[in-house]
Amino acid sequence: MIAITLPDGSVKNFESGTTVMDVAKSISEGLARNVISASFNDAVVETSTPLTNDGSLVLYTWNDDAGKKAFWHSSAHILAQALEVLYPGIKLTIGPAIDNGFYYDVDFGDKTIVEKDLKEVEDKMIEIARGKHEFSLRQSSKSDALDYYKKQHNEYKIELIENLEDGTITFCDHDTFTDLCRGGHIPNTGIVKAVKLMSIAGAYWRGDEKNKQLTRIYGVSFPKQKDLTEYLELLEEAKKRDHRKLGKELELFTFSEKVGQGLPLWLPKGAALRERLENFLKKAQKKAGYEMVITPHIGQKELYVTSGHFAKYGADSFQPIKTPKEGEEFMLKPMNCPHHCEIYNSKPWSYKDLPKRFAEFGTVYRYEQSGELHGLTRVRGFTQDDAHIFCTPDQLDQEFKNVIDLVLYVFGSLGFENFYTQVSVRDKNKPEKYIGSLENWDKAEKAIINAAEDKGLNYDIVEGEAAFYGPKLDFMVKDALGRSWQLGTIQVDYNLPERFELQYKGSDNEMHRPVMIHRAPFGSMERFIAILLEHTGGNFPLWLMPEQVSILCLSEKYENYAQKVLDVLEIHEIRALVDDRSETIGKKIREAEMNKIPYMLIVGEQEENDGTVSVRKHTEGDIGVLSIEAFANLVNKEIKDNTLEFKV
RNA sequence: GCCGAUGUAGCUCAGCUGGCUAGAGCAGCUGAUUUGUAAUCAGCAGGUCGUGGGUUCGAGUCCCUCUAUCGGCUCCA
Repeated sequence: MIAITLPDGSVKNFESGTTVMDVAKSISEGLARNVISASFNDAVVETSTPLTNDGSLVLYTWNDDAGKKAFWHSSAHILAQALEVLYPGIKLTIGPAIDNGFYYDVDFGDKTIVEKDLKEVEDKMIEIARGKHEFSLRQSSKSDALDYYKKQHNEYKIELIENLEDGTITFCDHDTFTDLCRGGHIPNTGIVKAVKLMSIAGAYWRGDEKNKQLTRIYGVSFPKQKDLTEYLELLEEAKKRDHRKLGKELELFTFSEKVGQGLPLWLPKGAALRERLENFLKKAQKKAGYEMVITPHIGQKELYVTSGHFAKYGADSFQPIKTPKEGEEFMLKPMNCPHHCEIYNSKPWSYKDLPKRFAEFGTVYRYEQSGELHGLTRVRGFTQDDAHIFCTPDQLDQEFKNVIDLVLYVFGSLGFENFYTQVSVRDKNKPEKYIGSLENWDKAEKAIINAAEDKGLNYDIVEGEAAFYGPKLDFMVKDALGRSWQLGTIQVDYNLPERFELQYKGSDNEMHRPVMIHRAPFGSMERFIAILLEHTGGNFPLWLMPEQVSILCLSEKYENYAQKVLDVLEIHEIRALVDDRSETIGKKIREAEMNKIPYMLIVGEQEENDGTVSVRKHTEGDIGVLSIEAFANLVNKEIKDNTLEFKV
């Protein structure tokens, strides 16, 4: 007999060799019907796995992430089988579950598969699924496994097997199909009722650009047709929040083929929005002891040779600008730090002067690969809300924590709650990617982790994500489609101070190197506004709205009164405009609603006589009649109530 | 940069297997209407169908180049 502990803490005894599914059945018929995956002693097992020793068992259904993962991973097996049937001779590589579905990477050899072919593959998958074939895991020796794939000339699987320990190698069989696999499947193919293959993409073998590019097929599957329909509707909804669509509709920004790829043009409303965001941050920064500086958009090539950026990125940057003078070369600035280092170097400093905090909304230019450009989130010209803090090693900890507070204040003020933080450290296996001494890297990474820990941030440490000169603390936010973007960033840097020979005189009357913190709470104005658009769907906080109020005249007879209302609102610093077109009130309301104007004021005979306005709130409708003053107070109270105070 | 897809009026989209002067709605302009909480009516104007080449008696439609955009991969100072 073996003792199985269930998640509720209860312990049940079973015959040794009882399968996971048998345990489920002993609990309830309903559970047995719905269980699709399980873990035993924290390791993923099949529902058909016989249990032979004591341990704790967790059963998963479609409603668990682990259940979905097994479901989608199993769907990848079905996809692979369908592809093998339809395209004999292809080489399979890997097919994992991802957050929203699954993919399979395949080497199609000389064949190319295009989107039109996917329907046929989907149909084949459904046909296979309907066969209700059981998934079963089978042990294999390393040599048998290698032989199997050598016969198929599948160099990818051979490479995978070569990296596995003999004795740990398993295959998963279902129907006529078999695949190298460590396990985690649903009981049978029949549970998969709905399949949608989403797209085809190229993906490099093992994620390395130098390797062969495979064909990746993305798909998603569900236990009910209805779930698929809902999922596709959800995607449609998400598209409505796409910042590129909203940016166009709300007239915030645009692009021009003539100006160039990845170079956004800010329209008046977008520029005004951006200015308000900048002023918001400037105010907080002033409180936090920052000083604004201004530096040019170009710098001599030598500046970037000194910083190390030229060696690292020079070949992939906008190329140096030549001048009439022989041998003179300038570069568009790809970052502000070298300029700020030279500001620091403009005079000698004492330890009593530090920390110095130089801030600048600095526009930089990076020649991003054409395939990387993406609306406002990845562009070639953008403005960082940059600052560099030069401090003594003793001050580093406190300064870093202060910056975390500032970033949290910025995120809080704009309603970003669903962000996560990432400590981006170096990949220790690729030292060639980084500059600076190991000692300094260790110090910097420790400083960041300590600060994150002290501030109680929920962080992940991600290797290989550091900048080449130092580790970072990144504040990550997801867009409408669930893709993660780095917004705020804080970086510790011991390297640029070396390279620019920054120094200060210590209390010991000796010269010392300051430490540098790079930081940008928004990250870039472009990306921040993009993500803010996707989060709010264009319904920004009231204080940020380009137009807060639209005054709608019932007819032209009330234009004078509308103008008077406008004047009063202006005195209260409320941004409003008058819609005095010869249109029906219904149409004016409709357009104001579509333009996401937070408040609409309807003015007609009654309002003019009483000195009031009839207030309609965006998406909520009529909220009644108020005096002009009362309405102005309402707006300003709403703004005040939703404004956080920045405490230093 | 690589893989796949898309590009028709300011915007959203029709235009079947190549065939008369390329269509619609909204926006715009002109006029009428003077309106009470999500579209008043009528008329007018607007496109060398992303670019360049090719196939064809004939190309928005088929083929190639380039360009931009979209979904991924890689990259992201």
